[in-house]
Amino acid sequence: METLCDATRVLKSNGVRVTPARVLLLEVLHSRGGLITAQELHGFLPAGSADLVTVYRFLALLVKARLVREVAGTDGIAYYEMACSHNPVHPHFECLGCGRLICLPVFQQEDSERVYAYGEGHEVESVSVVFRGTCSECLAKATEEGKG
Amino acid sequence: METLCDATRVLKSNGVRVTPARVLLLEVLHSRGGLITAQELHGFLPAGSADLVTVYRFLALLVKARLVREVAGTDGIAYYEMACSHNPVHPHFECLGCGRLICLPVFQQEDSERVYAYGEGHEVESVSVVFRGTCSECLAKATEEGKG
DNA sequence: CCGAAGTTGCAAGCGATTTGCATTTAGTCT
DNA sequence: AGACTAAATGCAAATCGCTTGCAACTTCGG
Ligand SMILES: [Mn+2]
Ligand SMILES: [Mn+2]
Ligand SMILES: [Zn+2]
Ligand SMILES: [Zn+2]
Repeated sequence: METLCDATRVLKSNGVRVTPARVLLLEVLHSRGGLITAQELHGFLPAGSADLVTVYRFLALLVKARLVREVAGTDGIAYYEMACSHNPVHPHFECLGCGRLICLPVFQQEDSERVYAYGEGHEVESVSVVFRGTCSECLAKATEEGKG
Repeated sequence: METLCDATRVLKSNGVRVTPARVLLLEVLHSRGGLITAQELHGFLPAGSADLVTVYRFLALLVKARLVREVAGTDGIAYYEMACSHNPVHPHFECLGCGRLICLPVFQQEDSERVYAYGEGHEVESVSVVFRGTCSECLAKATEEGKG
């Protein structure tokens, strides 16, 4: 298995120390897969293993090292997810019903190219595609209630 | 000319009152075209014409009425732009150099369809596409400095 | 062992946005 | 017009995700 997405190696090569708390953070991030806020991430740690401030600071390092992607939610809160080879860039869906941020399928090559074309003239480093609406689960729930 | 993008009519039909301060706000939003924050918007008003809180509250109404689109910047700040027929949905570019949020060309029909396809299964109401990187101006500036 | 560089927790600060509330307006009906 | 009701407004205070300052602590190279 690709140890924590080789994050440790990349970090060390950047002069960043991989401390016990940081290993825990990487493990949580890696195991979750989906988007997660700094506070949620902190909540998943064993009590007392790291201060919330430490989480924020490490996330900033990870984003700078491009090991983690940041997605800005409409709620004004930052969401994070691993950016390793197991988790290529993909669009997200923000449900106005339940508030969840759901990961969508990866763009196919051609679609990706077409989208990137709109950034022509500028130096594009990343693209964030976020849909908004009602997720399938909330739709189902609404339908039920409509019947009952 | 489409008076203030018919916003007034839509608002009234929603039981929302179009007061003098709100007319001013609509005019600024309409004349600007691009993305603008609540505070910037407030700054463009004649002094004393409306409190910043009023701006926030009216923007919330406009977004709910779908007369204005909201884009969440990575800086955690909300940006707004008119969503009238003169200003169809389009991607944006966030420059990491100068911090600006730049409007990009409107998606062509086919590209739009392809992108929307990724939201399949959910009820999509809107899509936000935001590129990040270095804008053409900042690139030019960097090149100059490299020479000098 | 020593010093430089990196990390951590705690407390305090920051700043965009929201909320409570009393006051003022706009719209409606008589 | 006068009365009544819902909506809008300003001000102050609160919220809350996030950042900073700083002193103590750890790690690593030599
Ligand atoms: Mn995702
Ligand atoms: Mn725009
Ligand atoms: Zn949902
Ligand atoms: Zn720029």
